[in-house]
Amino acid sequence: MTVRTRFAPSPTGFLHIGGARTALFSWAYARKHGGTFILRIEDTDVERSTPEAVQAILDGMKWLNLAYDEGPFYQMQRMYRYKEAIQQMLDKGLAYYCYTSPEELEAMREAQRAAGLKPRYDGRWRPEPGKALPTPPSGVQPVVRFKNPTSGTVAWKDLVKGVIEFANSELDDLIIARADGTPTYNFCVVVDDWDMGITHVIRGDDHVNNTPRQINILKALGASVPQYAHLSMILGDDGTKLSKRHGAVSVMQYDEDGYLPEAVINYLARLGWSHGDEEIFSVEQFCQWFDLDHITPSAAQFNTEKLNWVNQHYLKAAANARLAALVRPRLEARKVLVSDAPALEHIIALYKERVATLNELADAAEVYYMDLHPSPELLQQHLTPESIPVLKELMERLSEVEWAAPAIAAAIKETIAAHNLKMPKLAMPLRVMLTGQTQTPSVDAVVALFPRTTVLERMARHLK
RNA sequence: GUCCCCAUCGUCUAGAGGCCUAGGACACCGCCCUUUCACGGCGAUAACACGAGUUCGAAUCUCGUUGGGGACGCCA
Repeated sequence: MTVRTRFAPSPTGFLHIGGARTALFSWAYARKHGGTFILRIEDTDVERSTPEAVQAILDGMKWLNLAYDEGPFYQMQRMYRYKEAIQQMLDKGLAYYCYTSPEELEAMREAQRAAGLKPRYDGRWRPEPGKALPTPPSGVQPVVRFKNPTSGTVAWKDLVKGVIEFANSELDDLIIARADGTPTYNFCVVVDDWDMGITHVIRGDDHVNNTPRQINILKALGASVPQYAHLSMILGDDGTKLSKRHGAVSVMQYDEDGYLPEAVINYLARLGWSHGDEEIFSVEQFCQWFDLDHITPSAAQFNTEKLNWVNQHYLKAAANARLAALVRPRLEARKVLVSDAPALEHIIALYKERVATLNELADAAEVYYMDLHPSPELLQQHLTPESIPVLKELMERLSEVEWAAPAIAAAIKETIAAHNLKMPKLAMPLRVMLTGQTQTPSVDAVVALFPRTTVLERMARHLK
């Protein structure tokens, strides 16, 4: 049997980190088994679904390089199919009309809650042999409810959590079609998973409670039941639940924050899944290793520190030209004019091992192109009466030395030797004058990065 | 409240009854490297929630307790 997995987001917001991981695992499972990965947009909530959100999800998946083999399928375009299936269920007595109003339902739940019971529909419109049903009120459009089995249990072997069992007595008759005739989530999912031949449903933990209902409908429909794998949720950096108000951000925010997609993928892969002690691996390697057996059933806390470390790793491994192409727009967004002297690629080559994100790389590169004004405090601290004459002498040497790091290093060493000074006495003021910073790569490399004229110009400014 | 799920270092995790004196990674701390800061190298601190049981033997199996989470919509 060919593996067919799906990612089925509802387009009510951006693709967040939890959704991205669900998509990643579904995708990887299909890749691993030479199967098919399907994207399905669950847009039946007309109120909250937006085309912008669809686009945001597509963008997020594209950025992460999670390509789908089939789809995107839109549930709104499959209405005819759901309605047909609902009619069939009605015809076969697997579902029935219910005329209870939303207000009555609310009152019912309220009373049940007050009595310490689980809120649920009481089955008043459920037809049973020998049972007298109330007379349908006139002018009320009924909803359609699924006739859930009243006894026995529903169980499945969850591929992540093991056997999960629910008593049918815990389940009420859920609404599968609203009063306006549109089908509801649990029904659409079932019909789609069936029609699309989904073999493995890999989805978030929050759907565990829907699973027994879906299995019951699947069975009523005579469909085969797929395998289920429920992924635990991802908690925020502070250990609390991610929500719109707290910490839930679009995966595209990680792009904006300067993370590489392969770093996010690698990090996400390790969040709740493991392959022995492996920490850093390519997406190809991940697809070969991926399995459902090594997914942790417990929730995982997101850790930005570790993401930073992973990102730094991929930054170091990335080609300078690629990084330059990613950093350039970031500088342009800051209104920094990127010139050829120094070349952005050369700056990146020097700095990429020292930063965790592309934005930090932009921070580092920025000072090479800006009109620099080092802080007076730093200048005062490092441009001492002792160092100024020596720096002036260095300027002279620099004006004629061969413009390459080794020769520049030699010139600096000769200068300090001639005055019997320690390296930092010269290196620190140089750093400040050239970059406005005290923490830079080795000073000869920094000097060599600039054109000679810029170095002399930036030094002259403070050595009048 | 009811049902369902979860529980190993601060964090992500390894662990399928003896390989565990519990391993790796991030973070933290220390040392080395060094021209500052990083990178890199080396090292240290640090965990099986608790209580019973099964067993010759339990981090691993069972039950309970506690704690955390999820669900209980004409949302998905």
